[in-house]
Amino acid sequence: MHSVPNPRVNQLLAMLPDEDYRQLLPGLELVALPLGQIIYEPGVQMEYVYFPVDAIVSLLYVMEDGASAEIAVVGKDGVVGVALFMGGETTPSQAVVQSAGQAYRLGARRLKDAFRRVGGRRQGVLHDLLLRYAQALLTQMAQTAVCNRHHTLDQQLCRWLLLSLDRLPSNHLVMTQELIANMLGVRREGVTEAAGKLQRAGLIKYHRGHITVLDRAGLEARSCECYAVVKRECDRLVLQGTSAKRGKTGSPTGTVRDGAR
Amino acid sequence: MHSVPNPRVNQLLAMLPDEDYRQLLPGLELVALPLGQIIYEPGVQMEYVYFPVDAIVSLLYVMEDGASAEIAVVGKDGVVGVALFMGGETTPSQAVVQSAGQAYRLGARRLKDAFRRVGGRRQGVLHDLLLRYAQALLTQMAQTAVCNRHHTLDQQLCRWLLLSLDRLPSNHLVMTQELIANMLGVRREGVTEAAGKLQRAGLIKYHRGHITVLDRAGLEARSCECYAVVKRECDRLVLQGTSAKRGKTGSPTGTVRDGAR
DNA sequence: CGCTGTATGTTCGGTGCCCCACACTGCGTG
DNA sequence: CACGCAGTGTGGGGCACCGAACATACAGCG
Repeated sequence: MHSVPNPRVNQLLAMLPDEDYRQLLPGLELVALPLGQIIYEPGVQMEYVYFPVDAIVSLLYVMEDGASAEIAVVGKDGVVGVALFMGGETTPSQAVVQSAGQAYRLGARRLKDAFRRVGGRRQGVLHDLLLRYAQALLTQMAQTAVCNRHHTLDQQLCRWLLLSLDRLPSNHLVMTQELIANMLGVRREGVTEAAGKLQRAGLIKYHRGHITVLDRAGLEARSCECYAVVKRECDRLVLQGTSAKRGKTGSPTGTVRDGAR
Repeated sequence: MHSVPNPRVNQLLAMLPDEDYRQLLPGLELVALPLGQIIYEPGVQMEYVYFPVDAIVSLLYVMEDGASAEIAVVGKDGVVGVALFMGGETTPSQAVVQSAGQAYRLGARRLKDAFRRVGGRRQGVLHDLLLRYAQALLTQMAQTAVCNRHHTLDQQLCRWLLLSLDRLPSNHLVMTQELIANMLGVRREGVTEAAGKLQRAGLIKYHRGHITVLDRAGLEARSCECYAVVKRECDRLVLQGTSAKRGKTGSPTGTVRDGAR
């Protein structure tokens, strides 16, 4: 249960060449991230970046009137706290643990040193990797904006479940409908209805805060194109380095459907 | 009319120390950006980055069914083509000239060289500046997502007008309601109605594709908090370097109202 | 075993925006 | 000057989601 996981379960750490990884290793510290923990608050200086292993962290903006909306989600595919190496130090948004788990954290000082280190044989591999991840995050936020504008709650719920699923080790997530509603920025009742449809269709099964995904392909078919776009871009930017494509949209890369509508 | 503008009207170029600026100067090329010109297409390798002088460029995502939504707007405050230095080379979104004007462009190769150049006396000023701008863009996208989720078309129109206004030299913009609708991802009729309200309230005056803002403060009062957040964050990140604040939300910096609701 | 709180299900009126259709009006052009 | 069209105004019907209130059911705990 509480065994020590390999830091390189995190995809960013996994992508580092051994040499760069070994330089980082002494600074990495395993921490538990319980559900609901706030990793950073808007406007407050961050002390660490977090490389999740099996936890999921939501970046969300809380408005003056208390309403909230998720703008991106980070799991083993990325790192929480990009503002530290982007140079802003803080953001107007908040980071909250959406699914409990573990992460490796790295002190701000150590991160920045490693980020800026250009010397040595290798030419800022970590630097480039983190920037590509930041671009993936940019894409995710953009797509969230589009999705919020144009797509139905049903579609958005599918997208959200898939994004979460991709970042978890199993097909089971611990998550009440109330929490999902907060993330999506909708009413709880709306989620109840949308989730009910999915359950009746046999795609998921849920019970008092536990959701099990039964038919992943079915979710993909019901989801909007947003999930596919984000997934493809994440894979391209983080897992494959750059590989710029020529020609509109290029060919799909992920495990995602393309023709479905 | 077509005189040669100072590149340093662009705020990013203006923030560079003289030495860094002079190194960039030979590569800068003045180009006209006519309304509607597409600066880059989704998935296609970019050749240049653009530093707008008085043009405004919209980053927007066009969906499979042709519907679109603006995810950020770039003017003299920034640069079009962050994917070039972020390392992704391409993005799933499109960049379109929303308001005609001029920009200085810089070849991809030269930009990347300057971005990576760490040697010399100065330590990557351009590098840090561009990354801080990228974070500002991140914030703008996040806020667009929030705004799309929670705010009315009336509020969003105000936000949009203000964002455009900040990037223009006068209080007059050339823009049909049809175009605005495309940017906001809503129906043209919706914009007609919202704009009508603003005109009846005496905040703006418009006629056949020409909009004049009469009461800027009034727009700010009717807008949602999203405009203020984006504005403050842009100023903080680009104009002031970092200056991390401690404590929630910090003190407002921009020219924006804070108490209004 | 009953109490209590959390999680989920259901209903109803209201509203913001969509879709569709059409009417009006300046302005430029032949 | 008539025509055409781009830009704008208006209306009806519909749908998705909101807000609020309430019903049910399961889980843990004393």
